[in-house]
Amino acid sequence: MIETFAALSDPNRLRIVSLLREGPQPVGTIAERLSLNQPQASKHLIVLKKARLVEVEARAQQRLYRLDPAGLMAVHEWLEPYRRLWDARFTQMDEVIAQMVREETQDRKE
Amino acid sequence: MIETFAALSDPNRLRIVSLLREGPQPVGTIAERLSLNQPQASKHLIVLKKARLVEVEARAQQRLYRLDPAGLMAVHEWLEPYRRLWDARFTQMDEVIAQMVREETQDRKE
DNA sequence: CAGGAATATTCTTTCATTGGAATATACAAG
DNA sequence: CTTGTATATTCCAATGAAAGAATATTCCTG
Repeated sequence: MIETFAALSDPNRLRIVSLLREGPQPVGTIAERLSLNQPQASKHLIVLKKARLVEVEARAQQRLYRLDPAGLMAVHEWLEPYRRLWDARFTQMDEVIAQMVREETQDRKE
Repeated sequence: MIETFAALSDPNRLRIVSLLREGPQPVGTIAERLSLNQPQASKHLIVLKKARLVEVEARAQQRLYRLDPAGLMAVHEWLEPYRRLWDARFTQMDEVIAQMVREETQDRKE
């Protein structure tokens, strides 16, 4: 998880991830569109790959990078226990549970 | 966004955020429970506060830190454009759209 | 198998981050 | 207004990440 967040905490890597929403791209295109030197692009992509945020497909001497759901899903799942902090659905659920507790308490008195 | 991910890319800060799921805690307790020196705990908490991942309430000489929904919600929203990569609901929606496109094409032929 | 194209790796320098130790600040109690 | 408690701040050393330049690797083409 730390590796994932670390990968996402660099401006250029965040731009790469965002760019790849358009679809798979070779390293050269990524470098060009983001005004990066080719070695920097390669290095950033490798960091993203280790974090499972991108995956790569070899096409001849090209490397086609695309988004990898695994890393992004990991972020989603990490967020899960915190979702109740802002998600209205959990507030409703909490109320339902509170009501059940009240009813349970009521049962005991009877 | 980068500040948020950077804040979450440190092991001890991640442990602090996780610990605060139990509820608000003063700095001393956080430091003790995570075996951190008090200054380190303070420093990490300040980083988390700048990223709006925690908020603080002063109670006498104590500082009560709690989770701040803002930073976590920011992560949730950043994730939004990527959700279709793994969320089955988007797959269904994509199918519905594909069907609509097919029907539209059909209309043109008639 | 020589040449060229696309990408990866290595090396170096620079800059930011982390932890530890010491110290400073804020506040409550007496 | 002094003391004790809780937290923040500063300084320093060590570690790690990022960019740039140069070079190496891989693979297609002829």
